[in-house]
Amino acid sequence: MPDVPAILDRLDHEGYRLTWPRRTVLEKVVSRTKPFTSAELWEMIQHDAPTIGRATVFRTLDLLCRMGVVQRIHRDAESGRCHAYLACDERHHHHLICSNCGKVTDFHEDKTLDALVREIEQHTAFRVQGHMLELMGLCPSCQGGVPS
Amino acid sequence: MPDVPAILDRLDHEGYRLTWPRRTVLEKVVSRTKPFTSAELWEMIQHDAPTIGRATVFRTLDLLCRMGVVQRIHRDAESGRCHAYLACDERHHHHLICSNCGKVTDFHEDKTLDALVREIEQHTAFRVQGHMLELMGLCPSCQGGVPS
DNA sequence: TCCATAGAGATACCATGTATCAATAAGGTA
DNA sequence: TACCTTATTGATACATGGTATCTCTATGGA
Repeated sequence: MPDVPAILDRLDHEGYRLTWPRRTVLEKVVSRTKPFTSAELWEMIQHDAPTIGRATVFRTLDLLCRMGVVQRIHRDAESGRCHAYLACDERHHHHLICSNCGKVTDFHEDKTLDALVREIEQHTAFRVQGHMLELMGLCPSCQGGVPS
Repeated sequence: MPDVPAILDRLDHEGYRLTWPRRTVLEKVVSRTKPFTSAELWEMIQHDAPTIGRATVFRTLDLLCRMGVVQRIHRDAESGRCHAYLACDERHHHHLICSNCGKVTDFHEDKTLDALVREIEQHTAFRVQGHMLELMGLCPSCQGGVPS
């Protein structure tokens, strides 16, 4: 749950102007706790602040991605639609996305992931520089009825 | 390295017609050992078989994805461009992509990955159903000069 | 050889971004 | 407070990647 004033402060410190469209888009973005597409965001903006242009929405989204306030996530890997966005806290971490309700949980299993990367480096002789890991599953409240 | 006749057999068994455009696209696809974009493939096709339509290329690509002969991969996670394709063998596995030359190596570190998934399940109470993991790095031959 | 129909090419369309450009408004300064 | 520089805006056009539709062709079974 990122907080708006802190982000505005950062923008200010980095020389960005604190404009009304930016504040508005930022507020909409952080108010969403689940992944959203650019189209969904644009629809919200059009409804609540119809004078803001589409390009501005994309520009702000891009800015927030570069600042680490928003991450692009990859879902529906097998279909055409691929991008969604998600407001999240800074620093590197991964997402676990509920395939039923969309709830997102972060995780940081760094030790096991590092072990995995080291194993892969040994087996392949690659030098691993980065990775992308996303998990899909059922959150606790969506598991009812299917005990197994 | 998937082999064309075997894939054609599978298509045939599954009731698909073995048409010349399909064969042609399939051959082009499996002849590439590195990730390629739809635009690159379309360019190759236009050059070598200019009567094949763009829609057919996408349709065939989609069919091959559904059959598991081709996978969509996600690179340049932080930029707009996201999709590329890669001909690869069946069954679930992951890719390690050289960020310098594009060389792709598969890996199957299933045990460690399973351990990671189990840890995550314990910590988050999610039930994990699927995952997407891609690694970027330098292949052995692109590591020269940067010892560290 | 014939025939039903899956698949083809052409074309228009859609979705997601990006580039361009003149007009506007932040926010530092006099 | 008024002024000025320039980052940012909205509008518009464009680029890219993929899909829908529609008519015609040609695959492959009878």
